[in-house]
Amino acid sequence: MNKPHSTQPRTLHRLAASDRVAEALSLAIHEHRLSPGTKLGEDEIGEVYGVSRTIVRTALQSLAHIQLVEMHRNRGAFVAQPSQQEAREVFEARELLEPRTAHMAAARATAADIDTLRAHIAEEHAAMAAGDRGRALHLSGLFHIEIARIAGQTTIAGFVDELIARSSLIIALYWRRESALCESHAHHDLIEAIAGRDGPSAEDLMRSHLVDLHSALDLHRSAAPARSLKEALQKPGS
Amino acid sequence: MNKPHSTQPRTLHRLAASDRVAEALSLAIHEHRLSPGTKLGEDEIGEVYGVSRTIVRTALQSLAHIQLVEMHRNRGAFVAQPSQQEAREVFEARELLEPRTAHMAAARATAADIDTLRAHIAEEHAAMAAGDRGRALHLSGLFHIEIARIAGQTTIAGFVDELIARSSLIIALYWRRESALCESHAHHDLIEAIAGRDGPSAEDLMRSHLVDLHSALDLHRSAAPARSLKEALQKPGS
DNA sequence: GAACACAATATTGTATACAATCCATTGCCG
DNA sequence: CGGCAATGGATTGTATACAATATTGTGTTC
Repeated sequence: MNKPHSTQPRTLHRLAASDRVAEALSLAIHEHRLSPGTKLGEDEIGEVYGVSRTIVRTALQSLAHIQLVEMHRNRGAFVAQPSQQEAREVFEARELLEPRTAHMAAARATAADIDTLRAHIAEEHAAMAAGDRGRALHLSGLFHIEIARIAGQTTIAGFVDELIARSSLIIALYWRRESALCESHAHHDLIEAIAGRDGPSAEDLMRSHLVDLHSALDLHRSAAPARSLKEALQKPGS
Repeated sequence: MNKPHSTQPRTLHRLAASDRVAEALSLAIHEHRLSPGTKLGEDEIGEVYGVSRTIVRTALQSLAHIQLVEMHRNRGAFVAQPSQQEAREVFEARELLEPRTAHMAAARATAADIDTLRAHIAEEHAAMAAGDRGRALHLSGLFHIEIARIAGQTTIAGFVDELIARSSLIIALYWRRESALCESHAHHDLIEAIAGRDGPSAEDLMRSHLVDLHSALDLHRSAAPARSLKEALQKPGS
């Protein structure tokens, strides 16, 4: 499978092949083109991206580590299906971490950072206007990650990264149709607070934004998606 | 060691070979038998544990993800050497997460949990008395992880797990000899607060304990350990 | 016709072989 | 003698082959 050489000049640190595959899979999950529970066969993925199972396996393990996919021994990899309990924990963790990072971001953001954030929002609006809800959701997540990055806490930013990824799955599973996706407004206010160097406001805005998101999820009904068929098909009463 | 998670599959699977190797390496790092910067050759490790490079590679990738080892493309894996900046970030993250988990743990701990914690302390004392400083350090870390587990936040517990692991490296690199290792006292007080269901006290005790640890590190001197030989041997002035 | 046992198939787990890359030594030339 | 380039060895990156395991299909028995 020798791919023709691209026009790319020799870069000293070419991206590892497994990272490319992991990135592509991650994007597909974030944009809800892959649904929770979907089987991710190694041969199949390898064929798509023109790499061997070795690479695919590495990519899947990487995604499994951030809990975007679940790997079951001798059974394969599946797009993860966070339980309601896990969903609650993810949002509790976000509510603990992100308000603080927003505060720090307000203290450290440069003009260029603000521009980046505004560009994110613009892209998000454009995607939404184009009806590409998956892409809008993905960009919305990137917005949060960008804030953590601006805060200069790469460790916490890594955690936020993982939490955002899982949130995407959670939204795919538990989003209530009734509640509209009106985050753009919250994001806009957040940018203004950060641009205005108003740490406390940024912190409060982030907190309430996350609480809004959390409350727009349906984590109480017993309509939890089943982890296994056996679990799914059993009568609740019996 | 990691206890099996709540979502145990219906079949009791043998531990994967790569997990065994990763666990062994992790333990060696935690107990300071492997120093930061040590090269981890794949063939060498494979020979030690009687497995092929495939397994070793998986284990190393797993450890790289929690930043216990650094992998450099085409150069191999090394025990990670957190910079002073990274060290600060790790402890800032711990100071953000762990006091809260201590609070929650106080609210949820069962009698059995308290016993487990006391057993941890006893083992830690025993190891220290036996002069096994590495093992004592490891057990001290497990104590913190156990508290996060008791708090019932498996997601945050996972983060704490990673932070503890990195802390072990940080202590290996930046611990000031002058300051004595007097944590046992802090851990003891923490247990009492948790046993007494005193959440606020547990939170405060955890916070001050972490601040103590943090301040016992030497994160200001420019004696940062070099990441590479080249960097180490260059004259500072030139 | 239903339930079970067994065989066939497909998929994952692991080992090994080969290719690519880096590092060190060595030899050459200034 | 010092710096630079070519070359050899060692190590990692990737592909493939084989082994182990789960799942599915089929036949037999009651």
